[in-house]
Amino acid sequence: MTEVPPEGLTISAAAEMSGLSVDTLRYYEKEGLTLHRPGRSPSGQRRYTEQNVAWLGTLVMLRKTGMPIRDIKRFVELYRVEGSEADRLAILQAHRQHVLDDLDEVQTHLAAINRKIDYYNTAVMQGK
Amino acid sequence: MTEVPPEGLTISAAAEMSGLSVDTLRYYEKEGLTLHRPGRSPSGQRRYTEQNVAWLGTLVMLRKTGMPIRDIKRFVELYRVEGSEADRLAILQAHRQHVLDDLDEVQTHLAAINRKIDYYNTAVMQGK
DNA sequence: ATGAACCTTGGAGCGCGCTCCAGGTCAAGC
DNA sequence: GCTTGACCTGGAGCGCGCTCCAAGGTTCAT
Repeated sequence: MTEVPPEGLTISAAAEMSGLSVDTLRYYEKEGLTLHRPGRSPSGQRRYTEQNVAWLGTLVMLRKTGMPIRDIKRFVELYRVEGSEADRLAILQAHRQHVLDDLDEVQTHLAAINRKIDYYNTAVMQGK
Repeated sequence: MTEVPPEGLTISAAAEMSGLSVDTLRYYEKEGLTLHRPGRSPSGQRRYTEQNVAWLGTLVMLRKTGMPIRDIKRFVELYRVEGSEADRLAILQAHRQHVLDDLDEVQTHLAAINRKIDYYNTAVMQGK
């Protein structure tokens, strides 16, 4: 599906695939959010493997659902601790609940938006 | 339902009712997000009417669904323009679409979170 | 009448998540 | 050989949305 050559992708290619910016990729790495740091070409440029890019997808998933950088960092660090699977699972489950609560709140407010739109449509716009 | 005495609520009471902080209330007012500025007591303290508090609810609705302060300001300003109902409606409808797109994206990522949780549950945690 | 609680203003400060910049290296193409 | 362009690093800067602070006024309970 995704085609990552064996020598790896440049940072700009990885950025494009992940939907993040080049600067954000370097920033995430600096913050310790990478599961494995990408390798380097002989001249020192980053080379992203399929695995590297896959993890970027995880980062996008967590960020887009509102997990702060700080919390993602803690999550990643658990991957370096042996036998921490239960802890990682707990974090994911807690985050899942967080997302569900968030969705619920937004949907409630969305209903209010819909009511306001209806109000404009029926009570205000009939004279048009 | 809500009980606002005729002389109005203090800022701390309005804060509690709206779920916003006292500082945020003053900040919103400074930024021009209020539909009507709250009145003042003889000594200069803000007094929030039922109408004032109701508008705070609208502000919360828009903020919690991700509308930036800047956009809310534009929306409020339309209330001061006569015959701008169609424009206000358009803004609400555009925002509604924005919220729907957002919800969609979050739900997609939520599905990925669920898959990751399932992975931990089935493939990793069975030994415990 | 003393002190606590609450309010006022203007403005500074802050946490977050990037985003941008300067100055430099390197590889490829003309 | 030279230019172009993508990459590197460390660090500064920024937009957002509050949040807090200082200095002062008022109100109220004991």
